[in-house]
Amino acid sequence: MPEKAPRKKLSPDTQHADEPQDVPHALIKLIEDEGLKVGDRLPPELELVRRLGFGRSTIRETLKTWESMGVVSRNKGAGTRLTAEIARNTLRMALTITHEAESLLRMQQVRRPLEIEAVRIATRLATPDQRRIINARAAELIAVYEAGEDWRPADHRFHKAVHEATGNSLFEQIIEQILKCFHGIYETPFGKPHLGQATIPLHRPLADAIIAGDEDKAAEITARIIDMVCEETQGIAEEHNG
Amino acid sequence: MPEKAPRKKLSPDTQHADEPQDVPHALIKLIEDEGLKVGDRLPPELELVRRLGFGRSTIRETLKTWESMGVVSRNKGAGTRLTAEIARNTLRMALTITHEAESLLRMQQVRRPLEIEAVRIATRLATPDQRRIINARAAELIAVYEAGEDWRPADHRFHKAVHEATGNSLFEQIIEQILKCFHGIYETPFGKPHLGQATIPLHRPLADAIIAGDEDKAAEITARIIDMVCEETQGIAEEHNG
DNA sequence: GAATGAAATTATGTCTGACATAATGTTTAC
DNA sequence: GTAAACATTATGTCAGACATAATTTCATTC
Repeated sequence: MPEKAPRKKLSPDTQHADEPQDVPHALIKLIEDEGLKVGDRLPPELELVRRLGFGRSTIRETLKTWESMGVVSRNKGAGTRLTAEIARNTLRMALTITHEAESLLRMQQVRRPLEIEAVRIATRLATPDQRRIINARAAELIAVYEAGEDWRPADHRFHKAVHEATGNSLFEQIIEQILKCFHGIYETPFGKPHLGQATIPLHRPLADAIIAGDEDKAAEITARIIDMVCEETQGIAEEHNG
Repeated sequence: MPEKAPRKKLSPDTQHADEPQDVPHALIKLIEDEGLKVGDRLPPELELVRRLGFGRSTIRETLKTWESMGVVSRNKGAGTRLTAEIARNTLRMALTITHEAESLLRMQQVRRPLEIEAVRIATRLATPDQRRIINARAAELIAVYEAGEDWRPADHRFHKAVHEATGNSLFEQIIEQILKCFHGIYETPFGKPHLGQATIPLHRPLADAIIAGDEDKAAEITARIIDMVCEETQGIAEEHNG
């Protein structure tokens, strides 16, 4: 049995300047030291317990909070992955929004300009590599869609690839949060096709426009996509009210 | 086809059909049922464990997350108090922003499409009353500006009036949060004119366009305003880096 | 050899119990 | 009446156990 190091936090003499005493800072330090980037997997919780010297529930509380902020995504069995940049100097910003039924529509209304601008910037700035990824994601999306499977994860990955190409993680974070809120309210009823299904075929020409650098066309298609979703959302909102 | 697994949650006889199965919803229901308002104390964790039927660590993860979003404040020994309104229909959304110098620019980049879209919608939908208010705010802003006083509060009121005319409070909330973050990082140095000073004269024609219902012109002027701010911000970012 | 499928492994989700510690409440001493 | 001492309360932290979803490993089959 390994000599259980007695309490690392209390003794002031062993306190090194670079040993953070709260979980978020310790985690950030680990992420920086390890050079973890967006998409990478964090060590499993039990390893974090061992390496950071905090209890599992304490670490979990931080990870759960980060998840709610869109910094990491967690999946039972799979692990925890970084989904946004995080660094020593990170501001946290919180919104609480009360919503009625029509707020479903309000969220799309806000998402609209963000998504369009993100596409414009991505079309301008994407590297060849990023364009390749966007192309692949679009192909994947169409394939899944035509196979009649659940296309939402693929749709998510496609848009995420576009957001990444903007070089501004704020776009993705805000849109992501809006969508998360949206789905928190609106669950697809069984038997009903998923919201936005009709927009999927538009994603192929959208990807083409982005890759070709045709900013206006990409923006126009994005606007069409979101407008279709807005119309559907409007129907839902009316259902909710009726 | 996969038969939904039978409920395995505890609380045998007290299980009602509308009992939420996740902690946030259960908590919100309790808060609503109890009629708790901002400033009130929540029941202690162990009582929540008893009444909600979840384990303590699970409940704590939610409370910690809420704390990070500013919904509750927690103090060892004292308890947990509500610090913001929360109801069944309250969205919780948290963002993180790393504030290196360029993040100032990123924030403006995100604000840009939001502000433009808000102006477009406001131009379309504003009631005569709201147009009158916007006009008055613009006049006030120009007056304060020409008097050489601090125009920022007036500028704030003007934009707020525009946001209100959209009928979608989300615009204002998100933009507000972005600006708050921005000013949290960037404090105007003494002796330097405030960021965006040069844009103030543009606000008069902007208000005129909104009142006249000229959506494209209003959007164009807004774009010019934000672009000017972006350029200034870029200068600041470079200063920070150099 | 590739595809399939079952079993083992991994990693998060949840619950319980225990103790530490800060804040608050209550009693006692003067 | 006030202040110190004690008891209570409530959150903070850690540890162990088991459940369950996702992944990986490996044997079977074609």
